[in-house]
Amino acid sequence: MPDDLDRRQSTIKDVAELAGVSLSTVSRVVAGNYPVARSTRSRVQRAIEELNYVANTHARALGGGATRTVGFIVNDVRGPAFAEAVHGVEQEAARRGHICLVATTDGDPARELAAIQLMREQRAAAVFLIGGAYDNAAYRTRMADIARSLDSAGSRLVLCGRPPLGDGIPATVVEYDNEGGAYALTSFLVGRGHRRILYVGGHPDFTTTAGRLAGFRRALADLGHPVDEGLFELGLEFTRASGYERVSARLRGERDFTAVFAETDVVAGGAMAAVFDAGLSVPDDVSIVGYDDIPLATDLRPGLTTVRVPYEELGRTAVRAALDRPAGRAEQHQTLGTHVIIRQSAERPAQR
Amino acid sequence: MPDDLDRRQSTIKDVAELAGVSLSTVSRVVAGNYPVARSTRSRVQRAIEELNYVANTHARALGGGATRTVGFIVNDVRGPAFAEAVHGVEQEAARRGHICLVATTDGDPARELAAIQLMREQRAAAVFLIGGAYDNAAYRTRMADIARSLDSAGSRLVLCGRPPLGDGIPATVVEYDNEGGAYALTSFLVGRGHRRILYVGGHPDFTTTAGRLAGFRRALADLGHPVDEGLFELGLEFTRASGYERVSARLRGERDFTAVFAETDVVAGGAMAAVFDAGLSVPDDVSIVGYDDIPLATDLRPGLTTVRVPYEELGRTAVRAALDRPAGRAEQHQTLGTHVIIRQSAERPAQR
DNA sequence: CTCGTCATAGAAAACGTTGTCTAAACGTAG
DNA sequence: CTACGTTTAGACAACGTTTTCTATGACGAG
Repeated sequence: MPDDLDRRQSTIKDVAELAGVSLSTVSRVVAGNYPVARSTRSRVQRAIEELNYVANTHARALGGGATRTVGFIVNDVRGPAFAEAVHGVEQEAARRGHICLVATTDGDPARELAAIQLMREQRAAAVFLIGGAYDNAAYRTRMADIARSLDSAGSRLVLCGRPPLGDGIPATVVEYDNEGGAYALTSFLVGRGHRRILYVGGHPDFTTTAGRLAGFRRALADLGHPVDEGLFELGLEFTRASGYERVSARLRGERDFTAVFAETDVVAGGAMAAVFDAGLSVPDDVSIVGYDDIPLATDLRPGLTTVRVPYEELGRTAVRAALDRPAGRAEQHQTLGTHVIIRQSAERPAQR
Repeated sequence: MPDDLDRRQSTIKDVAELAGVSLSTVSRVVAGNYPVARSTRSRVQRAIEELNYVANTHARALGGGATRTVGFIVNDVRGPAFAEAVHGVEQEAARRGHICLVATTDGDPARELAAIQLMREQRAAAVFLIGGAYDNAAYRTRMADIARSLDSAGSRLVLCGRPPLGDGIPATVVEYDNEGGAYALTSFLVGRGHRRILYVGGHPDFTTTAGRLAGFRRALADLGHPVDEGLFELGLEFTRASGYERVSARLRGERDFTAVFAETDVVAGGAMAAVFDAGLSVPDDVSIVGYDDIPLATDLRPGLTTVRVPYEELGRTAVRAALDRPAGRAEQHQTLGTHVIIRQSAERPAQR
């Protein structure tokens, strides 16, 4: 007689004994992939019910091979944009009967590596890296190694919202058009009559910053306006506080710009507060635009003109691409479109 | 010679063969819990490096029993408040070398059940349910069953931000003081001179709503003010749009309130927009307060007076309580404090 | 009546680890 | 020189499934 007090899940063996059948039969009832007599089946089902049996994934994974688990790795789950992407991944994975492992890194490459290791141990079917990265030689070789490791284990590296690694690296890449969005948004500002635009963003090595910055510069160049290298505030963390500080500092001197291009909506929120606290008006004195179109953009007053990024779609697409990928192809790459959302935070500059 | 093209992770056996030692020795080098001669160890380590070996968690879990995995289940990862809690859980779990499984339910009890089943299959060391729930008899028996199932399998049900299930149910509960926060916030409004306060919130069966509503009512009662049953807008989804609609509708009639108690900051954001769009001012014409103190509360103008809820701490505390719990205790329960954060959205009502 | 053919059920071998038990060297104390 | 630790390493049985492969009745056709 088994001791009810000892802590363990009941196993297929317990079920088999209670139902008076063999292990195989129970397994077949659970899987439903083999004929089992009606009476036997119901007897087994009763036993399963009674013992509250659930199969042990680990035992299953050991035999079978294919694991219905995917992992995703993100800097910080609290970022509203990342949260959307995570949601997309989770939804689409769940639809395919996969369960998700999460890990956060706070942007630390060492923790990212450790997280990938953990997911390799878990034999995840795919590993999603969500969000930008600091791009340099070390990063590229590291990622290439990871991509090959995962590939040779039958898994898959998926880059979500960051650029591809190069030819021959077995990875799935789904990014969105950072440069195009920034180009369109900058063109919008120029069209409204702005010539001196303060760009407030991250470190130029960060892939997201690199893309948005490139679009900004290209738009000014195409439209025949010089770029004033003094009008860049770079190297920020993407926080409200950073945006507030940098813009406040700029406003304490002579105000030599009519618009602020904030690299994310969160930063734009800080920038807007800085303009207000300097006793100025948005958009009459200073126009402000952001990027990402998170819910905050709607709640700010005036509403924030920004670039819509389909983060949830990004997550969904990445899962589809990675899990339904045809056997042959090593590299995969697609880019999702972005577009400007016009609200009230950017208008024509007041005449001086 | 192994075929480099077939997709599989190398195993401990491959490493053992390459290093010319037994399986046991490799296992010991990896675990580091048993003496291995220096020369042997380095030979094994080289082989591990060479083959890019990582242990198979599933095989490990099968033997050992204890899994370093926890699961958490949440309505929606995109909610800023939930995201904080998730972050707390993830951080604290990672510190203990645990990895997290996520599932989202969109508030559907059936999906919640399915998610718990999956986590039971994964032999998660604990399962965290984050956020409120619709409380009724079915819910309680369901939860009690789940709690006992998990407990008897050596796992643990953890309720995070919802009330305890009752005596004798083996579960860990970490909640925060919904009622106290609402009491304090209501008292604040009354102290500022408000007598007619519109309460805008969820369904009264939802545990979060129940708590906040109770605090609201108790404060009015204690301060000797009658509760006008006409001043409740209940049954909302917790979205900006719901808040906007309900408050807009109220403002189209005679304005018979001087303040709005919004049950969450997100709803408060919608309420504030509704007041503005009606051509009125916050706080001069209508004061508004929220609940949760998410980042949005800072970004709104005027800044939102609200109740600070320590969501991240909630997550951390829950992990600590669940994972470090002493062997004996079946029930655990603690409540975290909340406090009012005063910003600019609630002031004295204008004299009529 | 006998011989396939079904339908159903059991036996047993994987799967990749860990841990326990055993064994072989090699020193060293008596 | 023997006896006995010590150190190090191997063999092997779990762990809980799935998946062949094999076995047993029952039943219909010849």
